[in-house]
Amino acid sequence: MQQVSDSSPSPGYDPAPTSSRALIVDRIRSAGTLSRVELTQLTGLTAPSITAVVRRLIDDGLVAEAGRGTSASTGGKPRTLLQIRGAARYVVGVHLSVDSLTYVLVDYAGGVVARWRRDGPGDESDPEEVVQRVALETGELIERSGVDPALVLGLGFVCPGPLIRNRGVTSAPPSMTRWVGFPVRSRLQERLGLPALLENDATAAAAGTRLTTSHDVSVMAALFMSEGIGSGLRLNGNVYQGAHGNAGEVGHICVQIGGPRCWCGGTGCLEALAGPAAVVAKARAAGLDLGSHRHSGVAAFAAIARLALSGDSRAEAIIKDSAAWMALGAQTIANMYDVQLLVLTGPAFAVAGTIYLPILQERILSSVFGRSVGTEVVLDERGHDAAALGAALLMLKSEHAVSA
Amino acid sequence: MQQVSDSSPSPGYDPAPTSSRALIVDRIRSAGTLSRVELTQLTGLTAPSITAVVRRLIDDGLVAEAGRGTSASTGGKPRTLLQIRGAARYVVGVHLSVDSLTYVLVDYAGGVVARWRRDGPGDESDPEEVVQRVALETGELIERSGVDPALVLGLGFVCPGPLIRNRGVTSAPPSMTRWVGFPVRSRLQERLGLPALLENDATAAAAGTRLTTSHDVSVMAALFMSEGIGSGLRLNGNVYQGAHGNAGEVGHICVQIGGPRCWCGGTGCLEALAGPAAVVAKARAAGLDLGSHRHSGVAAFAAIARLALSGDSRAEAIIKDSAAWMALGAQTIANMYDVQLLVLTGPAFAVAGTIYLPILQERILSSVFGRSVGTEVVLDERGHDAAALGAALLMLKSEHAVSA
DNA sequence: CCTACTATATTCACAGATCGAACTAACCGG
DNA sequence: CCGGTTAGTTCGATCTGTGAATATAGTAGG
Repeated sequence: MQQVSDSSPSPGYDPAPTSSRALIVDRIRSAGTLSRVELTQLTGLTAPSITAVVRRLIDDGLVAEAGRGTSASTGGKPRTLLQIRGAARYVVGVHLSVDSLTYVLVDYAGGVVARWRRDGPGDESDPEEVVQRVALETGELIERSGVDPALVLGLGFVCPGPLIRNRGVTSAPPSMTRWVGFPVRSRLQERLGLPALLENDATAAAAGTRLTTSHDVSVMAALFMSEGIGSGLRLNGNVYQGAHGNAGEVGHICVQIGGPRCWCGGTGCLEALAGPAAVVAKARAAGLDLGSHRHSGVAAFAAIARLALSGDSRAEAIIKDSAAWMALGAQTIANMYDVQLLVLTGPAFAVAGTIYLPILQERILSSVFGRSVGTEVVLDERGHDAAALGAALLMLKSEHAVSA
Repeated sequence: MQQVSDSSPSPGYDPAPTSSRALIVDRIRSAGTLSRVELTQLTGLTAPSITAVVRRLIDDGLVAEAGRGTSASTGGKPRTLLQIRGAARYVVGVHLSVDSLTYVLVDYAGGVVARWRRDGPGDESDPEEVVQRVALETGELIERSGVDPALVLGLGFVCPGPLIRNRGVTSAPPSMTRWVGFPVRSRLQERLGLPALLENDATAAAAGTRLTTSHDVSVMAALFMSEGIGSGLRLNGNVYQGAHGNAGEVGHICVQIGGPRCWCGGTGCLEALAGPAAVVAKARAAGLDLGSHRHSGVAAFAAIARLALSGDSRAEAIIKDSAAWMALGAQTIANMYDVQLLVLTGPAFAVAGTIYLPILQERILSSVFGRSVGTEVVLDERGHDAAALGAALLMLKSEHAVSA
């Protein structure tokens, strides 16, 4: 294989498929099912090449033919559809937050085989313990699913940023201080004996929406809300990561000069004004009854959202205030990234998304730049698992040497 | 040549070198002078390949050997340096603004052969007339420089966004209303009989800093201030353009809820608060003497900056107020793009840059994200020509078929 | 049922890029 | 002058992809 462009892996991106083999697998995966003719169009390769590559993929058991094509018969040979053989390989995606630890087992076709949510390690977690736990639980997950461990390609691990890619978490959220400088990726690899990949939650979530949305949206972003607020940019199926893996930190742009102090040291950060923690604090101050959700930011936030949805006007006002600030963040994303599509995702949007969506849509549409080009804003129904799923998909994509 | 990755040109980017030939030319150009060994490292190709490609480049007269390498002798054959033969090809870059029309003639090595600034077409300019004028003046520029017109590869044209790439200006600044929907690119091509390329000023300026800064800064952004405010993101020498060519519109992010109305329809836009027009308006309101600069935004702005630099405290306060807002924009760029380097460029920074620089630096450094990863902020001394230069360089890069 | 017709997929011979290994070239220091 | 060291080239092999022609599998019509 020739490597025309990236010998030194191009910084700023997750690996774009470089071999035709990987490219074809990638395209079939995101389309679900595809004929050879369509592949010629999508890849730019000629029919003979497609034939050759696909044959080897079939021989290797990675791809299978899946019946005849449907399309309206115009009087020719119908296309034979190709699909990824899901059972050929597997990857695991893990999303760590203070609240929860989410696992997904994803097959080679990108389908979710198993998902599993456990309580998070909580405040002040010891990274070494968490690594051990993740290794154990990953093993359990694989075993329970009855998947051959030899077929598991690797693990994608995702946590709140900021981080230094491929090295370790650098400056984690307030309650994860012990993670500063910890080399998660290599520790996980050692424990698991598997390739591992480290990504920040928002960026991974952007990758996670990949199979959700149609593939012809080539420039899109995810606005991610969990304990913190972040965003990710996806281009042609590749995720933009920035120089240090911290691109898309909308949570810490300043939206109010002289605004409240944020844990990051700044003032007037979007996260400090509109993040779940801020919403929960305001709700507490307003004396709202949050039930048993004392500690957990996202769970308490969800409780407030449920109150708002059930007609509590104080809860609604608080959430809508947050949404107004978030709308600024969304507008900033639209202006800076110039995307065709913005997806709201992450655990915090799982319940509250329907309140935020129209407010964000309205703001995006009311700016000239949004209006003239028609940026679409949608809600991801898989907000809870988006980050873990994205971690898994990134791992899938990073598997270049699809050796038999 | 195989096209592994981009058959359908990948949206969101200017063409990354796909052929080894283009890649090698590109690398030599940005390094100035390079040996074959260094090329093997930079491109990932093997020595034999480099030898072969370089031989053809030399045969075609595009590259020449340039003496022996300098490096401390460790007892081996010294490297033979390669450089681009500047005289092999040329490109023209044009930057249109209301105030001024800037031309640069750039040789194949990326060196500026001639630069030329004329008065801009002014308010309410007729695009058809401007195209005609640009075609004429481009011809004049080439003729005066004594360059063989047959060696001119094309013209890069740059104007304030927003625009629809490769089609026409869409929603130009207030005084360019007649440009809405005008197909500049194709009209220029027709008039000139040369390939043309359309880009927005800030994005081009990001490309224009390419030879200015060292090449190992692979993720950088430009904050561009002319009549408006914009920014551009550069990755590995490629410029990010967004889905519609309007990425980096920092000028129209909202930095003050309920702030002043902007021509774009929004409120509290950075440009409305801190742009040259706003600064000029404030200075007028304060009764500052702007000399003869009545109409021209950037020229009047420069006059205010000069007052500030010469100790006028009112002027200084006004500029520093603008700088405080701009710092928010800079911080947003740093957070969203996660760059290693931020360059301040554009005509408006040509005089005022030294006032803005420390204020922006301070804000970037005071945010954790900036501090922990060390985003550098510098001033481009070629602010005036950056956009035109960038236009030319983008055109140079887009020349793929380096046919003899 | 047989024959056009159409679109899909494959075969085969060939072009081109790149690679690995071995080799030549240039310079140093003793 | 001779080994040591690094730079660059030659050569045959490999691998990827191409173009032209061919085989395959359906529909539509007589």
